[in-house]
Amino acid sequence: MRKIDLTNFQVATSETARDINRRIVLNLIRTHQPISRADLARYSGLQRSTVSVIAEQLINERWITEGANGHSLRGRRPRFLHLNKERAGIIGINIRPAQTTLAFADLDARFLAQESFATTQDPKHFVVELIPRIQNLIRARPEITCEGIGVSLPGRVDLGTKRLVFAPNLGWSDVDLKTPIEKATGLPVELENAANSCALAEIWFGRHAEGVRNLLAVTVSEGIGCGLILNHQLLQGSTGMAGEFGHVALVENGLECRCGNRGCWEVYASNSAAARYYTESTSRPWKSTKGSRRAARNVRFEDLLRLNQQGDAKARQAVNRMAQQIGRGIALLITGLAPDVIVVIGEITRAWPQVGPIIAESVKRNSFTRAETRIVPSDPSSQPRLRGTIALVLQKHFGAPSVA
Amino acid sequence: MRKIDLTNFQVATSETARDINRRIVLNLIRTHQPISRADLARYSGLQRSTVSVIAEQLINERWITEGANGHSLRGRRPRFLHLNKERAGIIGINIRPAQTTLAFADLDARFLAQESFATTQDPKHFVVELIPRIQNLIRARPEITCEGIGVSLPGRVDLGTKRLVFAPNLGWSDVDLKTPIEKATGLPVELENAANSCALAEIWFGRHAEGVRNLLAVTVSEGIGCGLILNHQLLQGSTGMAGEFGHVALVENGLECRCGNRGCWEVYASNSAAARYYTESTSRPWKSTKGSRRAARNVRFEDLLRLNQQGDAKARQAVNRMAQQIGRGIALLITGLAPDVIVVIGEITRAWPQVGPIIAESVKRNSFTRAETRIVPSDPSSQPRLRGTIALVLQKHFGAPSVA
DNA sequence: CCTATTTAGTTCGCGGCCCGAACTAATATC
DNA sequence: GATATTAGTTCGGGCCGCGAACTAAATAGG
Repeated sequence: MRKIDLTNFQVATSETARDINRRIVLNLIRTHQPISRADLARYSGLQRSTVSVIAEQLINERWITEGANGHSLRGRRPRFLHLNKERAGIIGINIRPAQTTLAFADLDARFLAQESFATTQDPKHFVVELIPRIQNLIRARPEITCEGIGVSLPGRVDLGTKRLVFAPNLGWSDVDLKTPIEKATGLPVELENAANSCALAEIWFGRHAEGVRNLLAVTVSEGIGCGLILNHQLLQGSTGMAGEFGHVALVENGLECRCGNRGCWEVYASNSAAARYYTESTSRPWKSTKGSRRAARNVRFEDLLRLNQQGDAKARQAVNRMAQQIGRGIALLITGLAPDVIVVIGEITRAWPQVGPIIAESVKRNSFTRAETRIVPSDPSSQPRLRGTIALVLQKHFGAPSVA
Repeated sequence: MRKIDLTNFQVATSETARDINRRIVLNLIRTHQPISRADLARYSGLQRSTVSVIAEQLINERWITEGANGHSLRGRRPRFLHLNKERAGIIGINIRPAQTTLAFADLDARFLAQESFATTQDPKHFVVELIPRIQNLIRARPEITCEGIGVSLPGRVDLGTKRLVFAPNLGWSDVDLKTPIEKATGLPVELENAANSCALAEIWFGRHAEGVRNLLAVTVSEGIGCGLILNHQLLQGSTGMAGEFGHVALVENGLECRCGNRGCWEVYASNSAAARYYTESTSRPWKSTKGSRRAARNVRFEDLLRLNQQGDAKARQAVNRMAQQIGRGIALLITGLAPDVIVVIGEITRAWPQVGPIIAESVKRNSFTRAETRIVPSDPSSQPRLRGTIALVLQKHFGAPSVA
């Protein structure tokens, strides 16, 4: 049960009940479409009459449309309702160090168009390049009015100012991306950390998501990020900094991390860590001077995975060691947060038949295993980083009403 | 923004608005009493007419009473409203390994009566001893009708079955405390882990709590517990197991913990850890056979704190080392969850002027310090473990309405 | 072919709720 | 004692969900 925040609450008006029920109906349609009014009444517990009025309102506002008639064994045929995909389009933007992907999505979170370009070093330059691409994407679908723009970033956004505080992998810090894009497009822009985006994508569009109360998204790439959905809600933390479990120290006085501390989880369990493991195992000891190591460290994780696939023993060892370390961190998360599901995201999931059991074993060994947490790989084809940006914008209409 | 859980939601009826506004008004009265209807209207944003109706209803249901007239510089004097302390009494029970405390509290969470007895080994025996004491406490205040019973435990309660799953320090496992007490008293019983109780106490009754969205309660005693309030809500986790950060591994292949794993935080930062540090530093190396160590380990933490107070260098070192380790764990919590406040609870807070700075320093050194988290000691006189049980029961009336 | 049955969806009056304007009550200032 | 000011109440209007009654449309069976 939540405590009412008396510094920031909302009283109920005569329209509050409708707002609540409307959102419930809209979500039932989203997840069960096509669905009849009668079934909506059954699922929601509302009266058929109430459902009819709400449906009429939603139709008038173009959120839903009436489709074909359904079939029933007896009696009048139901009239199916479904989301009006043309009601709202969303621009999703996934910024990654190497490239940025833009997509135009419909209300079903399906991507109607998608394009990528190389992420430029300078953020100002980046914005200049980004804006016309957004505008083209919007213009290409004049029949769908765009509702907003969601952006997923490998960095941290301040909750209050909405400025990008820092993004080490991009080399950006204290950048205002929101204002220029909003000014240029006239659309609301929502920024969010990539791991948080993934968590939102999984809870809103994932397969294992309905009814799940606590879900963690662990993104494993050059670093490790963690998006936390707790009590059906994204945890952002006091300044928007929640989820930096990748920088939790798992090794006392361990290797130095780019964050300045030592022994961080991501130093041992990220793609870069696996690359380091591999390099260390292959570089001959007498050659392991600082210089040669540096060079050798540049094994791309892609290549490492391919070697692993091809049966290279040292690659396999490196990947397994990485998996074992991923498990250590996940064990920590399970011990502390006892979520229902942990979704692992990243290239490593391509080797899931191999690493899944190792992670599970490591989790079992390192945790206080009373919680029953499922650990599942995300489907990379679902593009969670990008899809989460859709949720970011849709939350406004489909999220729970803010009440009390 | 929360996602609506379509497997478990509640539609709005015509009374929903009243329920929401009533709870808001009741909470405003609780925290601002005495307060006039006019001020309630100002604080809440509701119309004066609406506030009057709600107040009338609350008076009829005996939740509040009209008190003296207030003063204003001009115009009619306001009629003050305040909680009717006699409306509801709550029995709070704090079970600890050595002793159990019962209290009878009023709506202001003030303890009107309190008593303790030695906790018995056998849970069945314990219940037999507990029940008449509860009944006496209720009978002693016939003018106050008791609303419910809250119980705080050094163990874990299953969310579904409400059974005590295990409590290592009590030596109990799989016990049903709820049913027998409910049967004997006819009152609803709410069980909760001690650290969670503390977290609830701090967010509902703490000084630093209004407007705080994320608060962690870290209880340091023989072990370490952690209660998490995130987004104004207690995190219970999938099976009620959330918060076992005390059993997160901070040292790889570290010392064995009673949980079966190695290197857990509480092995290094609990009262027992400090006792061990002290013993290790005082026992002469040639005498450190297994037997003598065992014996020496039984330094009570109370005594250690007293020695520390008296200026004993080795005691001081042990306490400082403990503080430093507490900081390491707190650093992890801050890095991962970025709460607004962390409240530390336990005997160690008596030495706060000494340990506070050491904890702060350790946190700074071990965390990714972008979150601005206040670390504060709890006031032991507020009896957080016990007071949290009051919140447990009061939540039903004062918590946010469950909607959508 | 016609009737009874069943299911879908609509209409409408009722009561609950909040709003806001108008009104009463009480007090201080001049 | 008139005026201004603040507290609190009354009442009509509009929104909302409920539920009974009603219309619409289809099937089963004689």
